[in-house]
Amino acid sequence: MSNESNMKDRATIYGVAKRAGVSLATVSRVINGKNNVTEETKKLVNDAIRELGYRPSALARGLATNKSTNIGIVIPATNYVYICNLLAGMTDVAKIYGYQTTLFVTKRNKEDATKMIEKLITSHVDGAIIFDDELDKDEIKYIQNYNIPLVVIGHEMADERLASITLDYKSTILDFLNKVAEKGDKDIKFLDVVGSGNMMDEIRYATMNFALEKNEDISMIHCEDSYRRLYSDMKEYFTSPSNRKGLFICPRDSLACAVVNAAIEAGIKIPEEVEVISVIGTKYSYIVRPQVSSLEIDHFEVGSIAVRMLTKLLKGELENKIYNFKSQFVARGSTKK
Amino acid sequence: MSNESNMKDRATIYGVAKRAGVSLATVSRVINGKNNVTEETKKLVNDAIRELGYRPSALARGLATNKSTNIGIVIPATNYVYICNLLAGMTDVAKIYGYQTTLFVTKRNKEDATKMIEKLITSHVDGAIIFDDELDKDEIKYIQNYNIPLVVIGHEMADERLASITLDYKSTILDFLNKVAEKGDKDIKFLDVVGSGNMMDEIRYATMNFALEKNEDISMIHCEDSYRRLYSDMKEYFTSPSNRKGLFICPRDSLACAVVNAAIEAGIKIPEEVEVISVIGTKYSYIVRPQVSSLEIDHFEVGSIAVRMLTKLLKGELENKIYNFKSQFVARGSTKK
DNA sequence: CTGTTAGCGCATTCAA
DNA sequence: TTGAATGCGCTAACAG
Repeated sequence: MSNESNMKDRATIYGVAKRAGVSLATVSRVINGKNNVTEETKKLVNDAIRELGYRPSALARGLATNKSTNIGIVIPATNYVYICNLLAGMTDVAKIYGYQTTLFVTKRNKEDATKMIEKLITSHVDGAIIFDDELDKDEIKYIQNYNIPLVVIGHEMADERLASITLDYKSTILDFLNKVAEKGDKDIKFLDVVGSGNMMDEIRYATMNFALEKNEDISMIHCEDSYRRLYSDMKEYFTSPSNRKGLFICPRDSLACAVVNAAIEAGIKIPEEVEVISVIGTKYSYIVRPQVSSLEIDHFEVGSIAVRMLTKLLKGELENKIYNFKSQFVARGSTKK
Repeated sequence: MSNESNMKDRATIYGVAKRAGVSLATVSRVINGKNNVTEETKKLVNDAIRELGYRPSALARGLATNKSTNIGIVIPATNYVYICNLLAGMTDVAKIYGYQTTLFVTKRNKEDATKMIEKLITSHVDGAIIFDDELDKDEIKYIQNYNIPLVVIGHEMADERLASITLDYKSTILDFLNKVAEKGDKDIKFLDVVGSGNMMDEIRYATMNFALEKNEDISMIHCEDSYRRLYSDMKEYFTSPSNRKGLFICPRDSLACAVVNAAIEAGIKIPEEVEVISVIGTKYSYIVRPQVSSLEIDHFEVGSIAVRMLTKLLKGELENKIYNFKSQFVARGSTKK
């Protein structure tokens, strides 16, 4: 802690130099740990730093070195557990490598996403990780014009300063559907949340195609992205006898919980009468009863690896610029064996 | 989007000035929306900006103006839902006010917390919000030496450039305990998670004092901060007949879910034989069955208000520097009526 | 080993 | 309305 209290203006490197009776270059050397400084002058400088409570300005340093030790993170709002896990993984590793993380939170529309990209560019980060379901490849390439090394999650892309991580839910859900089809079940209900992004669109599209090929019944249930809302809607839904059957595919597990709870409370047997599966599985999947079968990807690990890839990219040392995460189907009580 | 593609270095204000055939001062005026510029020169400049794909550097701007339009957020890791809600509220409002948010994630120990404070200081943010259970008042006051306006969540403090938000769980839980005591129940079990921070320590302390005064039985169950771990421990715990009773006070609701699930699966009746209450309540509380009674604070709102307070503090316009959130007891199926 | 000097990209005086 | 000059706090040559 500083001995001086209530200093008015922040001390600068000049102040320290003056107090220590050396030049600012010497102070700069000391605070940057260069070894070509005598022990005694080093002590002189360190004393002055302590007395003045001096802390270097990352701003000035960034301007001088053209490095900010700051990475940008572009994500949708942090109100989903899996995004928080992703974020946790990123901040965790960023810290290890000495990077600060600046957040660019996007709303679920393209306008806002591009606006945040502009902010990202002006913010002068050393690099960025983009996890956003609204942006397409062209918009991401555009960022490349500004020489910002990028790790993109959700699109397969690679370039000199661009790497990516893909999350494969599609092939896993198709595998699952194929097995279901073999058993002869033919009633799929897809919970379609409005504006849930590119990835979920793809999965819905794949599911519809599958149903078409296999001649299965498939229906879309449009719903809002809220447990409470869906829970109450499903309670209503299950009052109709014709609805009390089928396989419900839910985008996220807290929504799957809404279906499960509503079904159970309507006296429906899970998985005998109704089956439920969640595309994105987190903690909710195994807390509800019966537990929800889901496709799982360790988002914390995705975040960790994204930052690791980015730091390597920053050093020009990244070999493998495309990393694929395949989701794992975890069978639980909400689906038949 | 830029017309020029694959530009090598980022354009600077000099480049724009040169291309437009004006001085950099004029460019500066245009990008800052000053009105003392002719329409035609303005057009000249804007054309040059577009052609070069120029974006101002927040770093240089920050150095020149001594403002970074960046606020720091100090929080523990984002793997709890309530912290994510808090963060969501903060980023949401920060965006409205045009601030970027830089994250300083602390581990659950004081060493790391002070280290992050140092980083916060050097990072030269315009202000910061601190939500950390490890730091005490002195350490927070120390930051004040660096003239960083602060909003602290969890300590009651106020000063020229310092405001705070307190979260009152304690009085709510004491109210609840008093009512329980009146009914004659006398068996409290407090789930004590190691290193869960100042706030939980206070609550535990208050609970123990209460039990002492009222002559109630109270026991501490030491556990780790993990649903899965606790779930398996509680399954074991409930095999002993003498353990199949009492009121379980859990720090967070996902842990409460572990107790509830373990109890139900051990054939214990909730709330008749065992009652469960969670101090911090989030979505988990109403997803599990029976639902968990909990003390609720809207952390999203806490985050929103924290940033609102900070922006006012930055303008020197904040009137009321202490804001108190009182938690609400929400009775659900896990406690008796 | 240490000091001098010149930028980094921008905002902001002060003149013109 | 515009331009020239100065400085924000720091790093990084280059000299000595």
